Amino acid sequence: MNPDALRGHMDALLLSVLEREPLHGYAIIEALQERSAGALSVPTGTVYPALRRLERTGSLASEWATVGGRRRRTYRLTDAGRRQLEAERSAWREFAGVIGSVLRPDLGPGVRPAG
Amino acid sequence: MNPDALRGHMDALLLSVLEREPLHGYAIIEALQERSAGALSVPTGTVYPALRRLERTGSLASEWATVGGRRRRTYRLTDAGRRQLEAERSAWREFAGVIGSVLRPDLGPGVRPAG
DNA sequence: GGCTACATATAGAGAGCCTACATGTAGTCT
DNA sequence: AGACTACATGTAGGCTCTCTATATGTAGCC
Repeated sequence: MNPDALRGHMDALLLSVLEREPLHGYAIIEALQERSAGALSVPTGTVYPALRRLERTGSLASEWATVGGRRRRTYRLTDAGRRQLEAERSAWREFAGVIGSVLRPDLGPGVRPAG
Repeated sequence: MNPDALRGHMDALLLSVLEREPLHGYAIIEALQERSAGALSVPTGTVYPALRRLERTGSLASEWATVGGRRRRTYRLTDAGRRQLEAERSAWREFAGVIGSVLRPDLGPGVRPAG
């Protein structure tokens, strides 16, 4: 997976895995792997700064917890975060539609869609 | 359309519009607009450097022409470019599948796909 | 002379993702 | 004890691509 392709879609991914339940950074990385059937291995250097960015802009909120002697920072969606997630979803649908329509193999001048 | 989202997909778009016939930069920009029903307005400062990059890496070749007193640099796909286009298409399909599967609305623990 | 469309090009800014590194706990194996 | 792995967070710096802004020039219309 070309890293550049993820650009601008990271926020959507993070918000999406936090939709059902709050998670901490490490668990978010695992959740992304699971949901993508192993295709997404997002490094910590990407995820942690992105989570802080989303908290700073008000889409996420976090609390510290200690579990089994280890410190975790657990993130949850705010109301603004839920609204942003919906916006990201519709932006993705539009984006995928546009790219898909441009990328669709060019069948040549004699061929057109059935209709 | 968030500019960051285009990151890493520009090459695919350019190669794709050049698949059927060679075009010069200005015409490529118009073709992108047409194929995307007006959604893609890619600025010249993006397209021209990207075309040169693709030529430098061997996916495109170009020739100068003068039409109506104006100079054009016309780009065409090389064999390597056609191979790259196929690779970009399958990369896009994979990418869209992965993002889509992560973004799919989380319906909660009690809901699962029919089957 | 001024405006728009056509046509190419570059410099510099901006932003985000990645690599690499730093730090620390808990548990297992030898 | 020592080494290693899994768990867990964080930052600094680099890289690359896209965008904005600007420059240059022809052709045609008013």
